[in-house]
Amino acid sequence: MQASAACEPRNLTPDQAPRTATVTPIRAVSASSAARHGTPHCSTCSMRSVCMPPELSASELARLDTMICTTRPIKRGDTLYRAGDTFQSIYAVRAGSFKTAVMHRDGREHVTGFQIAGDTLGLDGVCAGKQNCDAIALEDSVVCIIPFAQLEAVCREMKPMQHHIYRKMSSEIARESSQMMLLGTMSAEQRLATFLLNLSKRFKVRGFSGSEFHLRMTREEIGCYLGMKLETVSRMFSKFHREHLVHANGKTIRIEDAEKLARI
Amino acid sequence: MQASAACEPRNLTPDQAPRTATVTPIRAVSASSAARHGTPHCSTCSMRSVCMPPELSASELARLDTMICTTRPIKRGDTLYRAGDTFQSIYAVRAGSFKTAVMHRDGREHVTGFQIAGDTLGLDGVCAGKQNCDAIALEDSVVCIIPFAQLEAVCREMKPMQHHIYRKMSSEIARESSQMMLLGTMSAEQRLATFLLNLSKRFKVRGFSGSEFHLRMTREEIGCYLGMKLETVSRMFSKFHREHLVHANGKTIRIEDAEKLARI
DNA sequence: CGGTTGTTTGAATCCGTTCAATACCTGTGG
DNA sequence: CCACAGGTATTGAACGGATTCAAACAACCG
Repeated sequence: MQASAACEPRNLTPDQAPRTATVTPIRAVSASSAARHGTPHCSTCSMRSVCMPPELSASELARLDTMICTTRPIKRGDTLYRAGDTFQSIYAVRAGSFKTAVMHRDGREHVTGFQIAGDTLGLDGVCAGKQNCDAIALEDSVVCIIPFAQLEAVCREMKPMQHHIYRKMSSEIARESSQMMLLGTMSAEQRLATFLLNLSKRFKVRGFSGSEFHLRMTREEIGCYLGMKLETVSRMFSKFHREHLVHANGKTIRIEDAEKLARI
Repeated sequence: MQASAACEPRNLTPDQAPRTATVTPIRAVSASSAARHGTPHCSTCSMRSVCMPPELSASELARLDTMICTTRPIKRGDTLYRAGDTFQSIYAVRAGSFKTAVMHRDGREHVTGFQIAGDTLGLDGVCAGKQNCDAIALEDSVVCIIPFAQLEAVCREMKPMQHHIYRKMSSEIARESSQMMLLGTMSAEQRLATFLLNLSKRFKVRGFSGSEFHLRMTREEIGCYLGMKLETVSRMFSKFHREHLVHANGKTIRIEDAEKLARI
């Protein structure tokens, strides 16, 4: 699996070297057979409340439906895009989940975020005109493709949409600030607790259970995200288990005492 | 000095408790005596190339001059805004420098960034409608006040300006991603090296010397930013000194061997 | 079913922190 | 102008949390 050995220096074995080989080319998307996957409609999407501003009129929603005309399925372990790819579109996760990761020159990887249904991907690519990180599917997933130039045009006309994009980007900045604080000031125990509570909250907002859920990522990926080794992640899970805070059976998580977890 | 004891649990002594007391209220800015400070003009500003998109016509610049009609001086140690303040404007640093810091509920502070002339402050406040962090002047400074609602209106009309703001926000997201990687994967030595090289680059872009400059922040603030203790920062400076990589005399820094520093 | 990948746990090690002592600036007031 | 104070910086020694190395186990998949 190409996404393995996260956080460790990657040996670019011959079959991995030609990066584009295993990646569906994003520029061919509108015409490719993989691209059209049903006909997506913002107006009827279950993630609309998470993904779009609430103040849109029916006619404005119809306008969006014409812009977001393609979705794209991504298989588990495949990349949606890679750092360095030409930036053209942002993506909304319609189903499934992703991780985004930046790579250090020494080959070590750092996971910058996990995205689940309703989240946005690729906003960090606007500045340089090319993608800033790798986006990799944690399970079989589907994204909506939103061509950024078209989105900009829409935003010049639809004030709520304009504001919504500013808010999305701003909240990504704020989220990363919190994550920087986590990485800069918290103990391993606090980091994992914060991570689990954050996931819980996001699942809840999306209508899933906040107390019991399934992790799509490995211990290693969690560690990469939280700035610690996979063994430490595992130890902390065991610790939470002993203290009856979290029941973790492999990737199935049940939060037993959210209050105590938050007070760590 | 109110900005002291960064990163340590702050004792909210009585004179600090009424937060607004020492802060110039931002809502009174347009009318206050402190606000008008000469008449700022983007068209003649030395930071324009850093601060504004390059493609603007003369008439478009004139338009901006009417929007950014106030500047505000901030004394060293004073706050430009605090977390929780109502968000109305973003700010461009015209002269001087700032730090932004988020606070954990246990009172520990984490520095999320240092901003020098040409940098933007406050973009993370859009999402919640209130400021997400504290912004504190590291020296006597001046900012341009940019009312965000007006900026949004301008962006709906001026395509280059619209794209510029998206780029600014996007690059802040990308910057924070790098910082997360730094905090998550690098040793103390690598962190400080990266920090110094980054500062050097930014000074250079702005026309200052990239090899010799003056730090405006304390060792403690650097430590808070890089996720380490001030003693460790000091030790790393000493180490670099011994290895003839950086000559640090208090806050005066001379980078002796940028290549080796980058290879750490 | 075997092989691969992912997880758990233990023991030894190490990097950065903590605690402490000292020295160095920088601005203020006598 | 100098002395003094408070914040800032440096350095050493002991400590501790997280990593590293290692081994065994569980889960998954072709």
